[in-house]
Amino acid sequence: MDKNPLVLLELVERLANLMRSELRRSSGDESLQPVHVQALVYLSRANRYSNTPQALSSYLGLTKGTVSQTLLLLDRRGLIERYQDDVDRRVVRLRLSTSGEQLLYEAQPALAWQNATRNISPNRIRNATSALREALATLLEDNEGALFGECTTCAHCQKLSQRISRCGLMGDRLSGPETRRLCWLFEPRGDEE
Amino acid sequence: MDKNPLVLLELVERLANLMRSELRRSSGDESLQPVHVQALVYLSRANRYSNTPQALSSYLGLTKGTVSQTLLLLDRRGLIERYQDDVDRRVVRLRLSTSGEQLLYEAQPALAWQNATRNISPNRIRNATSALREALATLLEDNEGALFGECTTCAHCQKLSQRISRCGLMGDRLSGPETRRLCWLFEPRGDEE
DNA sequence: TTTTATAGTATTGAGTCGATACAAAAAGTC
DNA sequence: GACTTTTTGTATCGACTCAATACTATAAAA
Repeated sequence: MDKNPLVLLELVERLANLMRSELRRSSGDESLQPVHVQALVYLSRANRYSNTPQALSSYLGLTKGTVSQTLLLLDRRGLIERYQDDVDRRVVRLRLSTSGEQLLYEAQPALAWQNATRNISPNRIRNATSALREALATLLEDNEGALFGECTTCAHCQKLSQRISRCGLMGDRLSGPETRRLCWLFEPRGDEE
Repeated sequence: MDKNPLVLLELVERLANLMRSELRRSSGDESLQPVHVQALVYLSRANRYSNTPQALSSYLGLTKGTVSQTLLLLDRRGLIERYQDDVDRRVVRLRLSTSGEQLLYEAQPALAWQNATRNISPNRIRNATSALREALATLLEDNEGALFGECTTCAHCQKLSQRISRCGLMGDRLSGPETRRLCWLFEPRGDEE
């Protein structure tokens, strides 16, 4: 049995543990839990199909009940807004409030990571990213979880013009910025861009 | 600002979150928390200098109080044994009990990961490992945390013969198997083996 | 000897998290 | 259209995490 993958797992777990301690520190006065900050970060990046409790549950790997609690707390503190979907009225849509955005901006939850990776060449970062992405994809395949990704590398995305794209799965037109947000319907393209 | 490091962070966090769900599932009947399994895995790998509550706290990035609670629980369930150090009687030494080892053997907490990485070439694994290790080292430098590592790549380790080594920092002789355990006194060597 | 530092434990309180049960809306079935 | 079933989310509960604080015991320093 090859032990190298285990070493990699160990690193992933340790880094995640340490970054969670960082998150705890960075949220400072607000005394948010790490998972709260992770939820805020996710919401700051989610596109229109993915700004729901369900997608967030899938992203965080937590049950919907747990996530519901998290969202209740974030709502009470005025960091997010919840509103009903017009079409499917079971669905709740989520977005960061102004103070939620402000908090993320001030807390800079990834600052320590930025520093920690400053001396690693872009090329090595890319290689590591690609390896981990593959691990994640396989892990989710076995688990029927969503991969999440940007439209820019999604199989469903059709480029209509320089600024406008279209999601082939949902049929909506998407602006440039929207194509750089996270989507849980993401399907990796065969060809690398 | 380069966004690639952030993508890597996202992957690390997601993988860790998912593996934590896996841990929850794998511990099965024992209904252990992910942290408990992580502690057991650590203890199964720690060397003689690192089998203490303090080293475990440092490894997990938790406070000593928190870790103390974890150890209490593991002790109550008979998964670990605690005993006093002969020389410094403040120090508590930890080791897995037989049922602790059994549990790890049966739960196979890394099985999902092994599967997820089965199609990634050893070379890419190594590259990713090296990049993440560097990130971890830098992160810990800023934080004065311990890096942890095996004697086989430690600057303090002196090879006396084919089977016997010696820790230059502590002065003890170490057997072959012992040099492949985790140590929190680890100092990376300048030269890569 | 006295002081200070270190290793660990005990307790408390806010919060996580899954499990279960529930409500409401949508979708499928006859 | 009336019915079941599925999907989306919430409410409640209990075991547990985790940090903070205060504490004990031992060791090291002054």
